[in-house]
Amino acid sequence: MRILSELEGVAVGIITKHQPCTAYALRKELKDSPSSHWRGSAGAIYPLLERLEKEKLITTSADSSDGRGRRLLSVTTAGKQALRSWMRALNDNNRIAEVFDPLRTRVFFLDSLSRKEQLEFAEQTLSALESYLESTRIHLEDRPGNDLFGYLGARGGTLNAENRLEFIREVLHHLRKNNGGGGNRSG
Amino acid sequence: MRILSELEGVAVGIITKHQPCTAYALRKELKDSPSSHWRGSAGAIYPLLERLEKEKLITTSADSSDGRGRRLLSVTTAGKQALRSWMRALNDNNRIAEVFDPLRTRVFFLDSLSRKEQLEFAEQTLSALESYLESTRIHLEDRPGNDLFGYLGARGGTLNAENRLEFIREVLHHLRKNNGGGGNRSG
DNA sequence: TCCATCATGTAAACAGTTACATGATTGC
DNA sequence: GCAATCATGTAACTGTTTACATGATGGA
Repeated sequence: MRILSELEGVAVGIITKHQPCTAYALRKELKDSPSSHWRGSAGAIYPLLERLEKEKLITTSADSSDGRGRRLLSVTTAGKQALRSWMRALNDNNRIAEVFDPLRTRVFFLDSLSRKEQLEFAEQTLSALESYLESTRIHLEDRPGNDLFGYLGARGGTLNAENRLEFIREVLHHLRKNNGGGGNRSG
Repeated sequence: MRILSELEGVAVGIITKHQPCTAYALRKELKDSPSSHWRGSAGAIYPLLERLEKEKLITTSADSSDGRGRRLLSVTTAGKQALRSWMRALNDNNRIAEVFDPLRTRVFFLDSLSRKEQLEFAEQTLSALESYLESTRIHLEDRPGNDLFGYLGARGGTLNAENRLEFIREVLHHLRKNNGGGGNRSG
């Protein structure tokens, strides 16, 4: 059995938690997640679910009581197995380094901004991160108390936001310290 | 002018730092980055560079002294401008939340593993993260001392690795505390 | 001379986005 | 009755990956 892609793994994981649930609910969870990367777009989710169903990792059953043609998703035993393989593939394939942070990426290229723009960039990012951190905290508090791993995952989001805030503060500190040098003067 | 995609922004940023440089050097920097998401694959980079050249954000000049048909890349004034717009788009478009971490993603679904597998997962991840952290530290030390933003970007990678290590330790702590409950017994 | 690295590129496949399209249900 | 949300899906496009393909250079 092939290893699931990231989005497929997440999808099977979410369905496992909420089954039986609709594709719409799955999309909503992806969209509403404070730190997300995926849009939960219909064009990604529906073909993905078709794929998973064809491979018998999920089953769908039509809900005849619903006029909207609602279909309820559940994970099969093979699907649970695939989820476990996907979990383990993180360490088996050394994918631990596959992180992505659009802020850190940009810090490498701060040189391309004028000094004034650098400070603006850092200050705006700082304030955006402060509200983002707050949203991860709200998300964390709004969870049901009995779901340890849901809590830990969300807790990871908050820890990460705190870490990035600390990082941008460090950047700002360096920018203010070097108050004469650096920076492109073309701004 | 359209806003550059993430990989395009990174590419223009790297070329700006090293110009004039070859596409190969750009690909190498992407491949060798300790925390990367992008493979620097030929099929991504060459079409991307064609695109940027067509839009006059970069120029290429053939190096006639090189038998391999080496082409040297440089960023134009319009390219520098595009890089600045891309930098600012982080805050203008509220993309600060677009982070991705395959470890955190999986923690949400630890429930799908048996208790033994959960511990294995966390312990293996912990040790993988320890060596990853070490590699980010080496990367940080190996930088030229005069490049502040290169230093800060790499420093962000180390901070992030430390943060994730702290996170997995917290997860492990919870797993060990709850030593009877939780976990799928089907392992 | 051989091998690792430098150097460029193409083709097929796959994944994900935006935009479009339709219709039912629920609460005000 | 109207609007927000629930619910499913398709089409065109874009970007990225893997695999393939070729050849030059430099050092042991």
